[in-house]
Amino acid sequence: MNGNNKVKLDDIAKRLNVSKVTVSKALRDHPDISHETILKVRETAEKLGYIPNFVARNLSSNRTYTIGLIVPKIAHFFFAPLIEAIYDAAYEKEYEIILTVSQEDPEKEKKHIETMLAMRVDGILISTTNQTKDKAIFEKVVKNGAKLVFIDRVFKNLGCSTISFNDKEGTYAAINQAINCGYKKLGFVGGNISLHIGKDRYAGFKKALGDSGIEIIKKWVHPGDYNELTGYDAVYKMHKSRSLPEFLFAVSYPVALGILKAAKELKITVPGDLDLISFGDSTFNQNFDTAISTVNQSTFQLGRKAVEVMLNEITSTDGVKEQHIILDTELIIRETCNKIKTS
Amino acid sequence: MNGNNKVKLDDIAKRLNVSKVTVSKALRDHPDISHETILKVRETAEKLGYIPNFVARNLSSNRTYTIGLIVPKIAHFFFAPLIEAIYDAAYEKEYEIILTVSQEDPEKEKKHIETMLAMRVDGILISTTNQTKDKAIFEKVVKNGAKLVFIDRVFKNLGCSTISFNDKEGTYAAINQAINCGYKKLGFVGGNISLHIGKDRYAGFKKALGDSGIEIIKKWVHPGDYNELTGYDAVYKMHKSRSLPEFLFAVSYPVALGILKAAKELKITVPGDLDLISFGDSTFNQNFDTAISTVNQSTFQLGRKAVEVMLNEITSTDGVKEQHIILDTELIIRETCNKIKTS
DNA sequence: TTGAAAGCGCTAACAC
DNA sequence: GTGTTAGCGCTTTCAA
Repeated sequence: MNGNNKVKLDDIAKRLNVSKVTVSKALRDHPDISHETILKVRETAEKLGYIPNFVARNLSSNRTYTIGLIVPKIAHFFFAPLIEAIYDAAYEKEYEIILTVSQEDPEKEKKHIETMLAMRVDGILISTTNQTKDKAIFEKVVKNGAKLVFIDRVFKNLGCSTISFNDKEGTYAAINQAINCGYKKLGFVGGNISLHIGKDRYAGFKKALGDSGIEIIKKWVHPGDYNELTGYDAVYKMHKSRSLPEFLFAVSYPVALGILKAAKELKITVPGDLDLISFGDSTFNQNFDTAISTVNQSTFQLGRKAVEVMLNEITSTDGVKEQHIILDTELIIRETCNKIKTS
Repeated sequence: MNGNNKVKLDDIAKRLNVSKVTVSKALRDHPDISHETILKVRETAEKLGYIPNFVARNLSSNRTYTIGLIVPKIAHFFFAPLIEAIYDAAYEKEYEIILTVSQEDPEKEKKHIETMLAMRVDGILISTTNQTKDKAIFEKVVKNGAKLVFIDRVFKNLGCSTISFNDKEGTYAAINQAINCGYKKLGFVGGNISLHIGKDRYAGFKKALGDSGIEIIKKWVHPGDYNELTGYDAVYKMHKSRSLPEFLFAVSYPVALGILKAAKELKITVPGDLDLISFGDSTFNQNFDTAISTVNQSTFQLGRKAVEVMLNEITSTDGVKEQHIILDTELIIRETCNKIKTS
């Protein structure tokens, strides 16, 4: 009884004195088959506890109804809800998601892509590591007939669709808010330029200062990673050299958390001594005593759109042109950086 | 160029004037094949950009090296790191994880199980919804030859292995801590009894009070869900009836968050007016101004163990006996419930 | 409306 | 060490 009594199409067919082709079609509601037969087939399939073999089905139909998803991290304020949004959207369309984590390691990322190709996913949704340089692997995906769509962390010049946020404009709005609060000493923490999101957010910072005629002071600009440590270290560094700005823009929510942590340890009050806005939000944010003001990204929207674009590419018979979709962000003012000077 | 030039075993075989069986074996480092041939095969496989077809491989070998994972939620303080731990452990063993979310919906859960069976996963790791009642589907899994292992939210009487935490003892320790702080008015919030984790945590609460001769007061016991709303509502309810206890045990971390949120709104200070310990931790916890003391569960350990047990069942040729593994929890005292009375 | 034949790309078993 | 044969369970023609 432990396992190998698997029912197959033929078993159902024999019971009903029809061919397995009929059964196969009936189970898939093929228009060929009469309603009556469909019902009979369904019934005995149910009775025998038939479970289709997708492996065999996929092999002969050369389709898997499966989308690969590669992210740098799972337990993460941004990626966790994004993953969930993608799962929900795919579920509605009856596609399976094959999720995989790169752990910010380009080698792993490459291996995962190859595995997914071997699994014959119909397409791959990817948010790259922050170190990914080798683009050859991405070309391989397309060459092998799978669709490739970049999300959030994006490469725009590979002929693939991309979906991302308006990083520059979002940051611009945040910095303007800070300027309107009367700050002249502004800093920027986190983000490397090898990723669009880092480059664009910094561009927004630069533009906002430029437009207000404020100079960028190097000692207040601390590029780096997108993690907590980056924020933490930056504050310690500036504190040590006794050169804290009035305001810091955190390139990501974890960076903001790191800033907060260091500030707490160094008895720097936020927003009193040091004010703060961060790109990216977390549901946990509202539980803090002083909730950070943030540039909000809708992971829900991104997830939906990602699946939509992917399915569009998968199902369209003639080649679709690549799309580059930019999602809006929203500046949410909470308990930091909220004192506008009305002068 | 868009896709259908896929290289297969035969293509490599022809180039080298060998049979495709040789190539197949060479690619899998089969001991049959000479080292020299293996090298040659590898080289031309690489050159031709060969990508194996796992679908075909799985069909003919009747194995997928794939483990299904079903959880109620992804973006969740407990499940997100657990999922990541499972992915990491599986990656090391060269197994793929097929993740799926039930969203606490038993119907979805059932559908996912059937899909996974159809995908011919080698086994399924599951943390059930908090509503799951119908056990027939679990029997179906075993009947179909897949292994089934329960994690955290567990059914113990189905002949399947389970891995869970010592919920009762963990709670017992927490309540004792509260009693040692001198509290006599103790409450319990969240958790339903249809889940072991709810039942067992409440049992720990009950036992600790019993052992100290303290009575359980009904108005301070608020069973329910494991989410934020449960904690939030409980506090509001007790506040309204002007009957707040001195101490509350939150059955989960989100419940604690809900308690905190309500307290903040009602100007009840924690831990001053109302003290608190929660089961389950979050990395965010340390970022709070008053970090909650918690009964800590190692999702890392659970994830590792889950994969270990599963692989053991999958790979053992003769049937393995079910195991019921209980993982230790750890009481971590932070900034709540930390004033022990030394009388 | 139904079915027979062929084959998806690979691996297992056995022969050479 | 290598190759031949058969077949995994299903779907896709195409003929009836």
